[in-house]
Amino acid sequence: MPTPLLQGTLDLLVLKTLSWGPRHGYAIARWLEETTGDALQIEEGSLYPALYRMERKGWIEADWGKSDLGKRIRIYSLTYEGRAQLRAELAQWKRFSAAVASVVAPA
Amino acid sequence: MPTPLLQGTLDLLVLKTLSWGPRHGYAIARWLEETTGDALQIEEGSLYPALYRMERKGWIEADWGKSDLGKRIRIYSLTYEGRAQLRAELAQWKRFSAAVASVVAPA
DNA sequence: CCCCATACCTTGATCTTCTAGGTACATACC
DNA sequence: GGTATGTACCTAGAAGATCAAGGTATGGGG
Repeated sequence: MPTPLLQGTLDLLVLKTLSWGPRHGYAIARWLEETTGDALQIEEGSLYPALYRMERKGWIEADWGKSDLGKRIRIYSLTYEGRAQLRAELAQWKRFSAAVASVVAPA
Repeated sequence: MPTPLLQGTLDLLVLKTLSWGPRHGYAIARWLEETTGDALQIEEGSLYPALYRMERKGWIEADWGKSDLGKRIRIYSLTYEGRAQLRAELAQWKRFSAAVASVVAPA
């Protein structure tokens, strides 16, 4: 059974991934799945629209390039605004997950 | 600035709230906001549809009653299926939040 | 030659949440 | 009597994101 991503979390995950350096879409998905031990499945139908969204908002920017295998790839990197956005979403996630934790596992 | 709820989390929060005993809708919202120190705002336009949804699915059931103030209230309680659902959503939340944590705060 | 993995893209459906209203009543206050 | 506030429930429509399910193209291995 696939676990659907929680709405709004994908942006945070992608921004954080790109904070380690530029990557192309497919690689972002693979890296996230690997890092989370396949706990998260990044659907391409969610990823690519998310990338366009974030590019439109100025959080990331893209360039065409070539992969090691000689395939054309679209390399995304974090902008200055993207780093600010990452900080904001990180703070928001901490706040939110702490709130949920306080409900599901009360002290 | 209101923090929008992450999709799918409201069900978990409501189920967990009801695991402490029956409550009516308005009280569920107040209790959640209080417990989380107002970090989460439970909009009525989200809450009531969620309650109907969960009732339709058989996770909760409702009875009409009267509040201390003499107002008609709809008291919700967890069903057997609701407890199973709570366990499932709890496990899923732990899995998911751990996955996000592994991305945003790598070891 | 065929298959698989890489790599990108798009459309439409689905589902939730939120916005922004609304009703009703009880209490408190002037 | 009139008004404001808090309780308590309800609803329609908009907005937004994710997902399912397709599609294209190419390079390497067998």
